[in-house]
Amino acid sequence: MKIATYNVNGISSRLPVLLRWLAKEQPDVACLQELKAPDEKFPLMDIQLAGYEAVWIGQKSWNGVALLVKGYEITNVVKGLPGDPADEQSRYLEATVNGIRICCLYLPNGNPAQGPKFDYKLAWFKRFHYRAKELLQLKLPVVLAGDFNVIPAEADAYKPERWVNDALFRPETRAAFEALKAFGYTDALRHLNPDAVIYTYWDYFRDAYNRNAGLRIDHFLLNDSALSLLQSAGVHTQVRGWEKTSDHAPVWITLQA
DNA sequence: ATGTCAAGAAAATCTTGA
Repeated sequence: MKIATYNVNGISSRLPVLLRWLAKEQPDVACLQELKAPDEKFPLMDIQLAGYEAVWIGQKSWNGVALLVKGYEITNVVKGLPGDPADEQSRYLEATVNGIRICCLYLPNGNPAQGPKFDYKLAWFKRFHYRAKELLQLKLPVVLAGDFNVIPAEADAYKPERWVNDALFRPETRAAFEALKAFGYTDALRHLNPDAVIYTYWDYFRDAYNRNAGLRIDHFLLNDSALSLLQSAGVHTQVRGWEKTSDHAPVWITLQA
């Protein structure tokens, strides 16, 4: 079973790239982030013609996440990260697919660090910690997938010294990511490739992709049950080089399931 | 600091967020 996560950076403007990627790679599950479109603008017809069913939560202009699934039922859907009914940002979806609990998340960027946006990021992380712990009580494989907006370590940035004061790399942010690992979640890509240079995002500025000036900020975190099923993982790097593409590339894992 | 994208407001460029 192949599960992918892809920050599409606007599903309307990236639809051709999304459909091209789905046709080429045929993931069983695709977690999408940054739809940047309200619910009613979700291109369900095109997604279904590509062979997928979907659940999504949209939002005008910003955020928005979706779960695309081919060939399996989507059950027990949770829309929105539990814990704050006042939070109106569409950043979180959960569902069970083929017996696996899959969370699609778009963590807040948080810049500029120090300020209300950074506070929101840390508060969101705290709520996510609570939910991630709850999920460990389920007797299911759990996969946390998405754009975490976290550079976990120096090895995950082309020039880490440039990011020391950025919300993606601040000590508070890295500590919050480390806390998830301490609860019992494993960073799948780093687990299988301890020493590799792996990037999932390249800035549109200054020809970053062609210089491979990237960051690793899209992640798969697996509980022990999911980790025992893990077969392989990677990044569809070439998609970042396509015309009218997102600034992120799709990331994928395969599970023996 | 640099300078790329796309959407929205509003009416051609400017602002915003990433």
